[in-house]
Amino acid sequence: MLYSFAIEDLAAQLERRVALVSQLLRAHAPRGLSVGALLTLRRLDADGPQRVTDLAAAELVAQPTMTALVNRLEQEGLVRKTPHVSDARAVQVAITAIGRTQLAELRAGRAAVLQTRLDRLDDEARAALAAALPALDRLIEP
Amino acid sequence: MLYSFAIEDLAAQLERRVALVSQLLRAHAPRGLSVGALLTLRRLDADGPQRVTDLAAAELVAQPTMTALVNRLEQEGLVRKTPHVSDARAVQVAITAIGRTQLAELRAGRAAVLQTRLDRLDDEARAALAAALPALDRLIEP
DNA sequence: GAAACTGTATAGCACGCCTATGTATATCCA
DNA sequence: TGGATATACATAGGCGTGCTATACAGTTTC
Repeated sequence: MLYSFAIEDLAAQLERRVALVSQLLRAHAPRGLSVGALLTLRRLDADGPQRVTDLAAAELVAQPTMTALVNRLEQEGLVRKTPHVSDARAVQVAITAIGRTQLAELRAGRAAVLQTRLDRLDDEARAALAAALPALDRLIEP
Repeated sequence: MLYSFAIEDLAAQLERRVALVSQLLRAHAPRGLSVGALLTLRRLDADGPQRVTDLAAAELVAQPTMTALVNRLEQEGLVRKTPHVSDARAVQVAITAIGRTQLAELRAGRAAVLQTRLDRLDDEARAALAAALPALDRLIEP
């Protein structure tokens, strides 16, 4: 059973579940910020202040998309833009304390959606999901 | 190791990977239709013709959202709208042959993104992902 | 020092989501 | 049976999220 998937079939099966879980989260998690905003805030939190172009590259969006997102986040006080120290063209984007709070709430809200569903699973299913996390990390890395 | 996750931690860890895989797919899969369109086409393919409101409910979006999506899909020839047989207010939405072709291409394109990454994994990691599929299904079911 | 490159902002567009509203049809109940 | 209520979909308006193209200022290269 475990080895019955061809790689391309595994890819399709996985893609499908990811799409469905995403849909679930979109629909049921508290609405606040988008996934893109969440991922961006999390990156700023984890990696520290960065330029717009670096954020755009890391989050796999076009620069103007990131400019717009950063501006919105700034308006909501979740990030702060400051002139870059050594490049007059650039700005440095940093998460604020409010941003950190919001990030934590966002993540908790989304996790809660999955948690109520995980509560219904048996230990074996949960263990299988836990065991897949390192593999998912490998899948994600560049 | 496998049992070291509290449920809420597992929820958060899983949510994060799902977000990242989604991001990856968005950025690297061929651009054509959205995830929502993909899921909707797939539902029509799997379950047969349906009303707009039923589609909206199933795909977890508001009715006007689904109306707009169906209209766009119709314009591209991917679905066909016909008057409902027994309810003059309703329309029936069905996938067309072109829609089926497009659906298959879409899915293949997205799966290919994951496949190239799965190719880099060892058998153990792939097995872990395969083993997690039934648990993901359980997570997704209503 | 000029050309080429880089960083960000701005413009314009389409799509994807929402809520609110309008119109037609169907159902319910006195 | 007829009026009240509910349902199905379309339309309107708004905002966010993505893109490409372009503009302008600053930096690097030769």
